Amino acid sequence: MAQITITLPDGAQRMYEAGITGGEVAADISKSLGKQAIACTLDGQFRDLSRPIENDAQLAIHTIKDEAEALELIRHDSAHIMARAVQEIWPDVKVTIGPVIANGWYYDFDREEPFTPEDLEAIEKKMRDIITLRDPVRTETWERARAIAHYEAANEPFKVELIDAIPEGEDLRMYWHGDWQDLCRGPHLAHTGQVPADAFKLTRVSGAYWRGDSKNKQLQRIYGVAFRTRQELKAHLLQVEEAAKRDHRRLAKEMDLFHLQEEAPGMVFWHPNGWSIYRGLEEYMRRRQIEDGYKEIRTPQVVDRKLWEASGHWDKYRENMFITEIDEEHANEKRTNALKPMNCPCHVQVYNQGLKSYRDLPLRLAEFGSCHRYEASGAMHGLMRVRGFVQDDGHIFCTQEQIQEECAKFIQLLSRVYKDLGFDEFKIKFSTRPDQRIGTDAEWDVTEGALESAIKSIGMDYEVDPGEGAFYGPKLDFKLTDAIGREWQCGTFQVDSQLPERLGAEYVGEDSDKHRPFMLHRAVLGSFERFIGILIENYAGKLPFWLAPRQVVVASIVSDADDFVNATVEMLRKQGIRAEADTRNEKINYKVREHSLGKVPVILAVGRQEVENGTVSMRRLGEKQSVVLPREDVLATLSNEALAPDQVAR
RNA sequence: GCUGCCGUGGCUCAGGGGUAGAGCACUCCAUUGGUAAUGGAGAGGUCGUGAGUUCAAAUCUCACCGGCAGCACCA
Repeated sequence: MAQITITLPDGAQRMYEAGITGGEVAADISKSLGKQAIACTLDGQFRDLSRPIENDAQLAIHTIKDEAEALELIRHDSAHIMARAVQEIWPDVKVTIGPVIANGWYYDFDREEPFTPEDLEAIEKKMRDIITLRDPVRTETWERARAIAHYEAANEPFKVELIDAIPEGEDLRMYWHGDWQDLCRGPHLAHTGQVPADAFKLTRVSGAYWRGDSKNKQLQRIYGVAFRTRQELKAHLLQVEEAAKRDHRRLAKEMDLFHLQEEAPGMVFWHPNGWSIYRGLEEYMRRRQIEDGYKEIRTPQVVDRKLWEASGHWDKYRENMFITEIDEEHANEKRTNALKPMNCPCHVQVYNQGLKSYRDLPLRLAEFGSCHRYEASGAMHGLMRVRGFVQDDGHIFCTQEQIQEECAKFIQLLSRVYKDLGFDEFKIKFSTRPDQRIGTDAEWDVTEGALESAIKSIGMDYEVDPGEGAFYGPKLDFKLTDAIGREWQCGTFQVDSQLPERLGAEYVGEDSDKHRPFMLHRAVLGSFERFIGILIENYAGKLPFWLAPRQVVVASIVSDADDFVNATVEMLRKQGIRAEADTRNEKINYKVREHSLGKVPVILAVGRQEVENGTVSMRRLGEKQSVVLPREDVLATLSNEALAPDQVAR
């Protein structure tokens, strides 16, 4: 037998006979390491402990203390153990795939009857039984033909399909624990007992299409979460609960912001409080854009199909459009209209009025345009995905040479806005020419080059997403990160030469010939509805003072203070602060609790002492302490705080 | 759109073939209380819509509408 040298991470070298396994090396190093070892990394490759080592190599043994590796394996093995549990309980259920995902895993099954919550409990129990067995995991490499024959005999059609999709020449690896077998890339734990029996939980079951394609059969997907310890699992479940508390749909009820009802699915009924946030945001955006040279316009919502045919929407986007027909009794001719799903064709109409000169470019048209899209019923989600929404839309008509500067200007605007709204971090995705595209390669070189050098000139990192651009041009997408680490794609910047062409936009150049302008589609927030949803969840309802719908409640402690309270509210309102009086016959505890739950940033309590001294007792949301201050001082402080970020003197 | 679950007073939810329940909110009365729920009384629902089964349907069946989770979609 040949001798090989194994080098450990600390540099120590050990000699073994070729063919020794990682597990054996671990056991040789120490008895306890042998027990604790879960997998190894051999020359940079993450592997099973049970696989033999044939040559000199660098070897690192992993235990449950190596968080990343341990979680990966625990979740992966949990998926397999769950699949085995399911097949032990229901032998005729077909298995498919079961990858590791954030916090856990899922596994897709083909079974006629749906899994019930009781089934999930039974599966969890069976999984614990399998863990208790401490079955060793073993693995073999199989010939393709043998694997196919095996799965055909076992009547597992999905596995056969998976093997067919694996490129020729790649090893097929089989894994077993107990009698249960699965095709898998691996690696896996040393035995099933290494999955902590008290740190996983099956969370839900749902439908999922085979290979993610809605034309395929729908399978049943069971999701689970798994960690190294029970504490970690509990912490995770707690965090999920905390995230649920931020749910904007729930907060909207508590704060009385808006509602949705079935007569208008996906269309928002804004209440005074919610509309106040909306207006605050819109007015802020308006000021920011005017500052940046945009001209605001307003275009129709109901537009004849002719325009949509010309723009290409009738062909490519019709199934997402609300179509209307005018009642013939009231119209001389029958016309088919559509509610606009986008503003761009209308903006070209505005551009096209009157002859444009190169001196007019860049022309920046902005519209808080109300759009309607017929979203699939299952796609709607509170404010995040609606059928009627308003975009902070804008289209910049410009020459090729101006693209770069406009892009840089836009990114500056966007980062300023995100920062003002509390999002310091965002990512840029640069999507390049797709296979299905129009325009020449030379044109794409120009637009892609302009976009890329614009980002570079700003010095920001970005990720290239090859082939993901729009059919008419490359684009940038902007993803912000919220307070709990979630990413939301909001802003977009797209270069388009197609629509100006189709809708006949032109300008007279220096050479006095007519030219086609480029059109840049851009949005910072995306839609007001969605962005407000994001804001609410980001701040957990505790919006910054300038956006808070009810900024101040002045509450009386005794009814003798009511006049003073009302006078104070009047003064606040005169300064443009959204203030309300609470002179109800309730105790101050009750009022403080109610307005705290309602996320009012400032409560001013007034009792006898305050009336006598001309002071108010100010309590800020989230603070336990209150401070007694002269009323004038509070008025001055608050009116300063009420300024939007762009109005604050620097 | 697909799969599963859900739809009971303003809100959160219990109940379940035979006069509809709770807590909170609301109204009234008492209470003037110092920073996260004062006490008492009262009012409020044809149980998502439609059809079917039944002597009898909020309850069972079917269809539809809407919501929730996930999938698909989101140029």
